[in-house]
Amino acid sequence: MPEHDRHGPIDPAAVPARLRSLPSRLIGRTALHADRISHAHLATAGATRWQYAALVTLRDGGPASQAQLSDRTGIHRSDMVAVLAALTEAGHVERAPDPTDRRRNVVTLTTAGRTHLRDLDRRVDAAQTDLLAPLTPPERAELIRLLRRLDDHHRTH
Amino acid sequence: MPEHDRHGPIDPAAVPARLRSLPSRLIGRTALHADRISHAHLATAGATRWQYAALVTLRDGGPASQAQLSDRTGIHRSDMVAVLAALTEAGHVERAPDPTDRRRNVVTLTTAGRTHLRDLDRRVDAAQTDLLAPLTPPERAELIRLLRRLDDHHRTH
DNA sequence: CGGATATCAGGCGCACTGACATAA
DNA sequence: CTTATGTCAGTGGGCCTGATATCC
Repeated sequence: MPEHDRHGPIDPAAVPARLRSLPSRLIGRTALHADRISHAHLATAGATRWQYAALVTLRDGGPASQAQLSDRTGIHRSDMVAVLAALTEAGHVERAPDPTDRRRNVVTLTTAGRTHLRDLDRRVDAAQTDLLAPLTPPERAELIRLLRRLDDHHRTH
Repeated sequence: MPEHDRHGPIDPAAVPARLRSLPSRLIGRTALHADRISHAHLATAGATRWQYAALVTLRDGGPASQAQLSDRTGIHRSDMVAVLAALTEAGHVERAPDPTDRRRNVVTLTTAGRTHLRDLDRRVDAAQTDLLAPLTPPERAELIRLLRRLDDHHRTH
């Protein structure tokens, strides 16, 4: 999909240099590409990025409450309910009230969910490969390192 | 502003390693930080990122039609009209029908707009400084280089 | 005619806010 | 009483589609 219908020929040189090298703009544009690629790979399996994040978190940390999942994934707790509703309906996750704290739901990964997640892992890996295609392996590692530094810094203000 | 209200203490280690190093996720999170910082710096001057992009493009390339501005900034044609309406009302830009092609508007930067833009330049620079604070100068250059490679590659599919 | 331009109405997904009932 | 949890309704900005009137 093109960004939108072009009128004349695409002329990247027409973009002002000030804009072309502006880090915040570059990061935003790259995020757009990354989102489109990730979405394309996951959508054909009927999954979303948020569903994937929740499933990985359950596999990694075991059963958890919705609030815990929210903290670990960064998905807002008011959005988590729809994510888990979809995963529950697909049978990839089970929601049961926590007997020790009746406010909470204990969310558990099902065996079907675990199998599904293995497929999603492959798709997400393929998306990263597409996204980082123009970079060499050391460049990919360096990019990840720099982005983690930025995220770690701004996550804690 | 925190991501959203936290329930327990923030525990970064609770985020699965698979998620923490996933490039597409890292880029998305960094873009979120970048957007927030840019918005914070521009909003106090009553400006938006799109307005800034349009103004810079006019300064750099001279008077242009809305379609040309759209191509050079990446802002969609249908969004450009509101951007230019705001800039026109603020007196930073003038819109006049093109005598040589009456479908077009010729958009021109006013002197007031040029002055305003110099203020925005400083604000945008400050935003980049905030955003890239945890990186050394060579690291910043490397990040920009890598992101431009990704954007150049995916811009042309 | 086909194609480009400016404009408007609206959709969609994401991140978020505010409110609420329930329970600790 | 205060706090945490799950849920729902709604907001706002970003990116996009579709349609229309106008003009080349």
